Amino acid sequence: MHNENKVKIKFMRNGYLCRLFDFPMNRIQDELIASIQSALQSIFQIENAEVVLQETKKEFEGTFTFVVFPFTKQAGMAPPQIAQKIGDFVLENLAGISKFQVVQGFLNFTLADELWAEALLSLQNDPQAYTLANKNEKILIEYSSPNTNKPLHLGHLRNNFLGFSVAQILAAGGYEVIKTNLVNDRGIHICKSMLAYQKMGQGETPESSDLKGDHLVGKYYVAFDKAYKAEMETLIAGGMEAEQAKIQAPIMQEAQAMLVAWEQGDPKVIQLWETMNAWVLGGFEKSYAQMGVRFDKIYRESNTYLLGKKIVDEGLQSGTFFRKEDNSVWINLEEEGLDEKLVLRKDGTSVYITQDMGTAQLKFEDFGAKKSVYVVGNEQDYHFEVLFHILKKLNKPYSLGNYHLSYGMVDLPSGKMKSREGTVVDADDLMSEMVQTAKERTTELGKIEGFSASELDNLFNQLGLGALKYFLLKVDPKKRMLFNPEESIDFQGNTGPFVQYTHARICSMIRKAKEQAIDFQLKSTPKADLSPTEQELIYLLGTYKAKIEEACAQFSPAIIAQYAYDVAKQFNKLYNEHSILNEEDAIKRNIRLTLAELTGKTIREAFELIGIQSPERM
RNA sequence: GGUUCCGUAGCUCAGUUGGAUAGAGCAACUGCCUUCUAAGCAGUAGGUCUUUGGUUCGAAUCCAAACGGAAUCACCA
Repeated sequence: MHNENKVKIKFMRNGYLCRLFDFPMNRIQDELIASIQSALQSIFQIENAEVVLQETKKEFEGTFTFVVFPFTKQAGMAPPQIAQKIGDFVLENLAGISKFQVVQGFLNFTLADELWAEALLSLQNDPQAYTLANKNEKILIEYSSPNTNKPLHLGHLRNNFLGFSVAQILAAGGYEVIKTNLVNDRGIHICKSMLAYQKMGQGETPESSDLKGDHLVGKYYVAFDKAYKAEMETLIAGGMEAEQAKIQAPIMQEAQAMLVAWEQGDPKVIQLWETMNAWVLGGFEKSYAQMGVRFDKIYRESNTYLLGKKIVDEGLQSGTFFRKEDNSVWINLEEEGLDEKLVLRKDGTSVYITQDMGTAQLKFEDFGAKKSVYVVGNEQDYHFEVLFHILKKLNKPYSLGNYHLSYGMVDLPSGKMKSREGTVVDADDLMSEMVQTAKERTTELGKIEGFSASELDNLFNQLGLGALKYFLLKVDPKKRMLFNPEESIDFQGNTGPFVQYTHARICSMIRKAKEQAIDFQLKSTPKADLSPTEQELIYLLGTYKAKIEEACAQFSPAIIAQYAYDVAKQFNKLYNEHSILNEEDAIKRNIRLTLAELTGKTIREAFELIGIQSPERM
């Protein structure tokens, strides 16, 4: 950034420090700031003033606004007079400014038309318009992380879409991104499904039952819970305390015994585990394919927990961990404002965090990335705080670049989703409902002549998943959100299909222009006045890279989704105000076609980042 | 109880390192398809930004307190 630290360049569109364009618009910004500074200096003798530019509010004429209130005292004059004097000075000295307007203490500058045309040309010719410079840095992103005892639900959809999208965004931001998935395939919850299957399964398989593997296993997880509850009720009716009944229920005791047998390598249990695990993972694969998410490497807890135990040994030797009389191993995190945390049980078996230490180590050995993002729900904030502190205390080389992307839960109107009780919105069901709705909507609108059957299937998928992904991603990841299954997800307004529609419409126009052999490519700066609507669109398109930067910094696909919507909305406005393909003035027509094409590209790129495809016809 | 997060239109959400009259979408109502795709556009209506105090030229935004909600504080994962 030029002008050192005397000058802060800020655009208030999103309250985030950013630049509009790489070229040429930032030249005018810097020039404007410099000019205002010299005005302050020569008129009011204010040296080295901090000059902040903001974007002019829509209701007023102009592009950049300078707020003079902060200088009232030093200048010894009323704000409007100060603004007037600075405006006069800038107008005289800076060619790119065509006029200015004073509203109270706000000084609004209007840019000369040729600057907008220049900006459009440079956008068209920018070979690196949609990605940032290579950062030469690896970053790991871990997301999805399912349990292998039940199918995926709506919460997992948010996780998967978020994780995949953030990976795309970081890649566009110049990082080398490695996507990992840590499958949670061991523990008591897995035994519950296994035990219920053993008792009631009667040899059922995905093939024999025509159920997706994960759904089949999930069925037995629910069956376990039902049987467990029934047993508890019987015990309580027999006079036992509820707390005791929880532990004493025979089926729970059996599940515990199974866990022990499994850890001791009982071949029968292992075999059952392998079979059922394979069913679940097979089912997940189909769900992932439908979601459109991918991973570079899949880790399994059953493979990483032993490495975790090794790290515990290391930590004991270095004195980071300590052993209590009962043989359990702990770390003291009181200095960090926390308390003592267990890292290994007294029986020597690993806990959740042991396994996470192992996974972190393994990932580093595999990829050597010092930065890591964990996409995990905010219910685990405390866990990750502890994990990151532990890694730091162990002086691991990968301990400083960790970030927990803590997203909010998806709640139903009835409250939290619970797999055990069956009060969940199933991921597969929801996706196919969305595709079905897309099919109905599209058929109603009747614009699908000339599509083949496979093209139609593809389109319905793109639209249904587009609506769903957009719905889940447009909200700030950190916030918990509400999903009401009674109300269907919209296809109109601030939605995925709205943006997709704008894209399809642009594609249609560009196709027609090509059919008519119109070459609208700009060869030089066009000489034409641009309407405010056109200027605003150019402005928006020019902020794309700044949006990537912002989305990277905040790990937020919502910023990209909102941006794509703004761009589409602005284009639709232009589309209704002006003729594009039918414009008689060839220069104006070419400008608008160029704008249309750039808009289409920008939408496609932005939607790619949030994992949504942009159909060319719909 | 401790810690963390949240409270903006009837509903779902933007906007928060302090700036002008707080924005979208849905739902409601009014217009616009013999011209480039009406899944669109233009408009009407809807707000004491939970409350109270403070900081200052200026607060939805910063600080403090209160009220309301959520998560977490496991030898579950």
